[in-house]
Amino acid sequence: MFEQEEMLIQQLFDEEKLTEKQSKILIAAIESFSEKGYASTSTSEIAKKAGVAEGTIFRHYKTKKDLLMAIVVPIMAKVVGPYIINDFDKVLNQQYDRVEDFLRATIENRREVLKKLLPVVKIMLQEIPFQPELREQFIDLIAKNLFGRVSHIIEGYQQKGQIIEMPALSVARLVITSVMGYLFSRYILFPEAPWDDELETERTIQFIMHGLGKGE
Amino acid sequence: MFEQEEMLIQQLFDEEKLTEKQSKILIAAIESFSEKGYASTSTSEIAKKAGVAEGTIFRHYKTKKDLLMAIVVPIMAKVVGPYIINDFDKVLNQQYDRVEDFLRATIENRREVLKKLLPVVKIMLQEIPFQPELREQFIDLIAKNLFGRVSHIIEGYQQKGQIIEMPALSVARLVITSVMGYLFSRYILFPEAPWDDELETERTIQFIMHGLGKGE
Amino acid sequence: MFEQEEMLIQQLFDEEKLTEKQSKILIAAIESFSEKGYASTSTSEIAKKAGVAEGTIFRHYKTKKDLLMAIVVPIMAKVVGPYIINDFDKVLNQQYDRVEDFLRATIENRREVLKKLLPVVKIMLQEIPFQPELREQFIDLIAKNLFGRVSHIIEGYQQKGQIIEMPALSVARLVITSVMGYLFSRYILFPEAPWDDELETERTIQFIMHGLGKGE
Amino acid sequence: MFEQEEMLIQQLFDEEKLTEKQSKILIAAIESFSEKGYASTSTSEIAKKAGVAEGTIFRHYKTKKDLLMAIVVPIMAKVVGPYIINDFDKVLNQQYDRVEDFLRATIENRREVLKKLLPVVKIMLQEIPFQPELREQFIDLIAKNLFGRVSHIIEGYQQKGQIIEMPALSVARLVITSVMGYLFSRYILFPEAPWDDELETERTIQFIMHGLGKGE
DNA sequence: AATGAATGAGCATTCATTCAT
DNA sequence: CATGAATGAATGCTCATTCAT
Repeated sequence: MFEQEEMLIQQLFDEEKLTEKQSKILIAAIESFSEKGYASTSTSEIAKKAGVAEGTIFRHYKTKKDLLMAIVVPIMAKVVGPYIINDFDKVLNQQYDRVEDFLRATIENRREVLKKLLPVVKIMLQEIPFQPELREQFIDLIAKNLFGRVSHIIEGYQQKGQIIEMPALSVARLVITSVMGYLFSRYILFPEAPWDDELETERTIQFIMHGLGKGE
Repeated sequence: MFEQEEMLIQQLFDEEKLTEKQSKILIAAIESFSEKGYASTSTSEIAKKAGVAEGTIFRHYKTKKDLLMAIVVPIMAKVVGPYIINDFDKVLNQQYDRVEDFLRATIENRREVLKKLLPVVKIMLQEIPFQPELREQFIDLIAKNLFGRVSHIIEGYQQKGQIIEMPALSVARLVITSVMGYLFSRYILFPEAPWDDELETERTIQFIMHGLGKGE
Repeated sequence: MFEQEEMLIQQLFDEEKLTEKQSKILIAAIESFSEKGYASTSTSEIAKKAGVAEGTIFRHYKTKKDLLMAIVVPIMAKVVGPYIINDFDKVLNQQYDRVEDFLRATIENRREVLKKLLPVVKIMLQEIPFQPELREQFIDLIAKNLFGRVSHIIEGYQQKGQIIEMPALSVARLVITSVMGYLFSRYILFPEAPWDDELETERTIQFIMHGLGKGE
Repeated sequence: MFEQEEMLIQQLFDEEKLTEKQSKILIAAIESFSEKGYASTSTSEIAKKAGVAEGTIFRHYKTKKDLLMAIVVPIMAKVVGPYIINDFDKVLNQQYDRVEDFLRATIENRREVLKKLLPVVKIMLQEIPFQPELREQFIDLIAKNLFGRVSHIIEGYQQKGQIIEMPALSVARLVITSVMGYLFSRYILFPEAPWDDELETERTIQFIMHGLGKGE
């Protein structure tokens, strides 16, 4: 698990070369923030868990909030953003013949990411309401990128008569919340229930497909 | 707004007779917890906002956490729980001829509640991950009551052949996350977007109905 | 035990007529002060133990320190003072033929008093260093009354050639600390050791008598 | 006086190397605890007197009680314990030909120690009744070490027929309380009276020697 | 007389941050 | 670069005391 987390860190933060101490600080901070919340985690606790001196944290991150941002911003910038965009680009380029296949791939992809980055995602969700900077980034990302892109695709399918006549934004909302609802139930609400992931993925896809079908 | 909040408080906490000071403390705490989070709100701040001495808070609520619980537990116990159950009882007693009508009434009802209790619901969602007591109550409520009841209804409809063959639990998840996803988008994510509530409600219902339809 | 304590209270405080609430407050305060110390006992704790409202304490005793004084001053005034004086008066009036008999009676008398008033005596000893008012009273009592009287008696015996030639004050100190040392060991230091009181009293008397004897 | 106290501190706490701030904190704490009692001394007061920030106290002593223990435990462990034992070892090894000489040396030694450590001894005596940990240590030290050693010596003298036939424990009690009674009168009760220490020491020794003599 | 809600100063303790080494 | 002692403002909480009922 430690090795796995380290890889996660390397993956999330690779661009800036991290020293070993910095990695340890980030891992410790992610673990503590995720377990007890940002406001209830003390920097001294992080220092102890990371095995560094208290002052060392502040050499790398000017304030505690900077440390939080160093954790959460990359997730927003790299994970929620481009990953999604890459996927969609594949769809837009007809790499998936059917919507089902796109949904399946997307869900699977999201699932993998969420499983690995769960602690960071938890921190992000917790702190978005209280950090205006995060909030704005998030809204932008969701509103402009995610909804925008999805809406675009949807309008395509609607013109081909394959899905229901409904404002693309509403369709986007329905699809996204269905997918997110699944992932949220799966990993946040009931992570310990016995899930048959393949089956539930199919059911979710089926539900969405029917839900968007022209009915009758 | 103040008057409105006071009514909210009265409604949530009516059984125990609240003194004026207690009401003021609760209102101030709800406002602050909702805006800045439980851990980042100081009791002195609440006292100042409520216009009482700091000691007064601790006369009524032995600890800061007790104050939090006094706010969140009733919401769980009274609002999420029985309200839902009452609605479902109506369905079970055939008060709604069609699933659509039931969904419509439920969504509308939830919408009203959420609109009024938004700050408290926000606090609840924020603190569930960090307060084991809340977490357990919530899981119980959702898992045993909400999912249980909904599953029961679903099985009824499935026997009548009106909805798709799929484990009731999965159906329940899909329906509930669709409804919650709507309300979450509407009130938490984009409360300031221009929403046509009646229309979106219908679209959500339509989506769910088709999604659960036997397809073709 | 409760009844016994009530009698103690009545005995200590009889002159001012105490209401039932006052008695309860005093008993509760003595118990708490004795167990946890004056400074570490809160008035609310006393109120709860006494079964009265917090305000009631302050109706009878203007401040917490007044309550302490109401407990400790009578002990000094009535118990340490006059009792001793009465005993000594008996000696001075030749009611005891031999010093031994006087010592024996005095020790026995002190022993009874100490057993009953132990909690109050403990409080007194604890607070004397910190309450100048008490300290002065105590020094006066010990220095002027106790030492004074004893010195007077001692000088008598010295003139009769029955005890050693030594300043009366020094003799008084030796006698008093011997007696007090016994009682202190018996009731404060090792109250739970198995003591044969009669025997130890005799030994103490014998030690003092020899110690004051003309040697040889 | 400041220099003297610093030496005291160095003597009491030498093994662990104390920083300058730690010394200042200890000196300030000893002064305040001794004057006003542990419970009535606030940490902010100690900080101010020591000329350090309040947080500094808690960096070195996790709680206020830890600070108390850091002051009192070494006194029990180092001063009351080994010093006494060393003295007795000298007696046991026949370094003193006569009991008188032993008593004289012991009293003198105790007197020096007490004079220097008076504030700390005061704190110790004050807090023993309320700190179970201290109480146990003290009882152990007195009961098992002091009384045990003294009893052993006494039995030796009794076998040589030099002192009275009486259970060694009782003899020990009489001797110890006589010595302690002198020191207590001298330094705690009437420190400001004019004492001729040499003379009073001799009188106390004489009293004990006669008291334990075979009478006649 | 008795109550107990209300007060606000005070307390022990924590914490993010700084800085000399 | 890294350390960790030092800081002092802030925090949750307690307490003796007051006062309207």
